[in-house]
Formats: sequence, C-alpha cells, structure tokens
Amino acid sequence: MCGRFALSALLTDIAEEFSTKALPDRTLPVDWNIKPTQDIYIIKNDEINIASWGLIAPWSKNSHDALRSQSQAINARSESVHEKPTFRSAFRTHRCLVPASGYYEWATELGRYKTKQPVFISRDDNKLLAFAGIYDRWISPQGEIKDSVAIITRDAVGELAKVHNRMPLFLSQDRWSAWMDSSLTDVEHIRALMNALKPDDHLRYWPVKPLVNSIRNNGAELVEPIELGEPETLF
DNA sequence: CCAGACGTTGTT
DNA sequence: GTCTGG
DNA sequence: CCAGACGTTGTT
DNA sequence: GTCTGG
Repeated sequence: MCGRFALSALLTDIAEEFSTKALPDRTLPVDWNIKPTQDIYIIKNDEINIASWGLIAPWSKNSHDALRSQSQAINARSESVHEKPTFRSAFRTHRCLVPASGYYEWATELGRYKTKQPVFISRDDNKLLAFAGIYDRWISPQGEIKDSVAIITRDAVGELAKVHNRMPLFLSQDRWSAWMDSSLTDVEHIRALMNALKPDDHLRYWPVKPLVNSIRNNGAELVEPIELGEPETLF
C-alpha cells in the first residue's frame, strides 16, 4: 500500500523529468514524510498542480466531512476503482501521476522483516517514481476550492511481496500520456493501461529507522538504510 | 419506501 | 449523487 | 500510513 | 478496540 512517501526533488527537476510546461503557483518544501491530507504535487498532462492527498468524496457536504472522507480514501484499488462510487467519476476523467522519490511500507506478518519494520522503496536509477493517481475538485459550501487525489494500488509482486501484500501502481513512461488523456473515457481501455508488464521494474528497497512512524519527524535520515541484527529469512 | 453507506489496509 | 439493505 | 484520542464541567 | 487527524 502507500500511506507515506518522500519527495526530495526540486520542482524544476520534477518538471524536467515529466516534461511539464506549467508550474503551480506555489512551491512545496522538500519532504521525507508526506502524509495523508497534506498538499502534494500532481502531474496532469503538461502541468504540475497541487492537490491534497486523499480523495474527497464528491458528495461531502462540508469541510469537516471532506477531511474525514479523504482520510479514508488515500488509496484506490486498481481492481475496483472503476466502479466505486467515490472513485469512478475521477477514474473516467481525472487521471494524473504523483511524483515521489520513494515511499514507505510497513512490513507485515509473512514477510522477510519483523512486522511493522518500516521499509523505504525507491528506484535504482535515481529517477522519480510515478504513481498512478486520480484527482477531483470539490467546492465547499463557502466556495473554497479543494483539489484532492488518491493513489492507485495493486497486488505486490516479486521482491516487494516479501515486505507487504499491496503496492502502489507505477506507470511506465510509455503510458503516461494515455493515462493522463482526459479524452480517453472508455473504462476498459483505461483499465488496460494499469496492466504493467513489470510492475516492480527498477525498484529497490531497504529497512529504515522507525523515525518515519511519527509525522513530526522529517529529514533525509528517514530514508537512510539501516542494518538489522538478525534478518529473518523465511524464504 | 427511507436510512445509511460510500474506503483501504491487514488480521482472524 | 447513487446504491444497498432492511 | 501511524499516533493519539477516546470526556465533561466550568472558566477564561 | 476503534476512530480521527495529520
């Protein structure tokens, strides 16, 4: 799954990597502990925008409902995103990418690490990760505009399955433009874009200190590899 | 018909 | 807003 | 995702 | 134990 991530690249680097022309009207600080409901960058076609992480249910009646609903919708399952009331409209017409330097996963019972051991996952080629996302715009009764976004997940594969049974859905560069093409509304066609040949291509991971657990902690030390005394090799 | 959910994760 | 369960 | 609250009264 | 907020 994906419930915490890092983005330490500068806006100009993100723009270069995703070939975007338009930049947002403000800059977000680099952050090694990005959490749900926080503002993050999203990429839609050739522009970078800012949206709050966690999709606001379209029928939310006030800002409090909106906050609560988005805390519950930070991820959308790729298997069902096209039919869930909260997500289906955004899935049809508001697809985006979410750039990340890497993300955190907490090991689960059957994996290679002790349960709750945080692990940092990133690319082995220093490129940014591109999570598949869906966003939507919600307007409060007071007229406040809130853009929000959810990250799509799938079954974990390969090495990553030894850490956790779910992982974010990554889109390879050759699918970016089709994914972000809002004129593409055929649901089955869109769904087909989520079938990656190598869902874990270029990924690597290592255990990190539990500093990331608290949202009050931040800094590059959160992603530093650590040595674990006696790794449990169950495979 | 109205009321209440609408989401994901992991764990049992 | 729309669907499901009662 | 994890951490932290989970309650009421009266007073400022 | 479960929900909410960040």
